[in-house]
Amino acid sequence: MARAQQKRTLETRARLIAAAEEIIAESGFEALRIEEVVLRAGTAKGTFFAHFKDKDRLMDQIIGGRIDAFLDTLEALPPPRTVEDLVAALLPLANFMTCERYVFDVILRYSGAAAVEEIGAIAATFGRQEEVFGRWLADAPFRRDIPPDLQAEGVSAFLIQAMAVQFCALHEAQSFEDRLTAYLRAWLTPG
Amino acid sequence: MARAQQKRTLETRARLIAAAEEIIAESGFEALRIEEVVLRAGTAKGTFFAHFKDKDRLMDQIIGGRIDAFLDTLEALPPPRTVEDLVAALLPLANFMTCERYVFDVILRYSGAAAVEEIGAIAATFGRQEEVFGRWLADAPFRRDIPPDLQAEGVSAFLIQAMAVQFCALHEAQSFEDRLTAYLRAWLTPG
DNA sequence: GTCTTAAAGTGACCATGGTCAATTTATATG
DNA sequence: CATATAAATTGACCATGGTCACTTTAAGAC
Repeated sequence: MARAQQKRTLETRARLIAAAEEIIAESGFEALRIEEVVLRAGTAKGTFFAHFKDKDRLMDQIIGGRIDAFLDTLEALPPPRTVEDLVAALLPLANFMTCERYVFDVILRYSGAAAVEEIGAIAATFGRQEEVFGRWLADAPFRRDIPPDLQAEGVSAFLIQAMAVQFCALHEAQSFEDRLTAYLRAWLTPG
Repeated sequence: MARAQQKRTLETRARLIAAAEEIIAESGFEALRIEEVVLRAGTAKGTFFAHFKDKDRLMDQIIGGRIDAFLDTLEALPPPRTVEDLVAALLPLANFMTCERYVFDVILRYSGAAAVEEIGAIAATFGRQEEVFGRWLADAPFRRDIPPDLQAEGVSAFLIQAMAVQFCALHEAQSFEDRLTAYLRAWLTPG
């Protein structure tokens, strides 16, 4: 028999998330400690884990939410007419995704979902990303020899590659923007 | 004044690595516990951390070594004449990199080095990978409108994308090989 | 051989994420 | 209202990676 009783639960969950957001605003994602979250939320540690399977899932939730906000903006934009347009549109999203090494790691770890039942917030945004990119590319003036879906997957792959390179000292200094532009020009307008 | 004294150190280090390899052979990478490593190596925990900055660095070393072995094989191969050849050559490496979710995560985390001084084994293999790919692509019968280096970066990016998708339930079932082939055909032989 | 000293090794201890049996809270029912 | 019970919460406890002040070892000088 179903018991409603959602209000208390929802309040607790909201307090936990608010506490987490507060800590992140103050000291960044990496510095977040569960002890500190429950302290500020005024709950016991066990309560946290009754609401989130583990620390990563809280991060998934929060980071996924931020990404979703960027996608809302992206979705409202008109389809890019040039590779430069496309790169400019992606820049804010990429900036957030690389704001901390830790954030980028969490995103990579949760960009795929091992099972359909456990698609998290970040994995969902990647699905959404491909939809948005696909829709854009369906009537953008780029290559026509491969379907928009495949083009979109390539854009995702190069976006990640460009972000990964940002954290890497092996590659000589070249701005993120220039690098991504070179990738996407080669991918979307070959020949 | 330099003290040689390398023999004892080298032996201890070898015992630690041997113990780690043993555990990995028995139960896989993810199951490795430092406690178990030092128990089998017959050293104290502190000794482990005198040899490796942290657990990840041990993994970097071991996984990097494995990848290097694959690259030795790759390097000896003649340049691929077709995309199928290329994919076939990459398959063993990709299989290893995706043998465990944990292994793939470590590889992603250490594929870039934040600073030149701390280029680890895995980061080095990525550098080497691009060289090998670059050399291959320099005289392969693929597109000629972009330099081999850029082509090589794209191959890396799509290789990672194809591996990431393997761990993701969002994408309908398609074999790793078919997916990578589609990516690389679109990348290397457009139009 | 003995002494000095830098290098190597030790293990008690800490930090932090995560578990679970027990307890409290609140809702539906008679 | 009293009671039964499902849901929510608690906090002592555990697992595991990592630290550091101290001890031991052995290379080289005499």
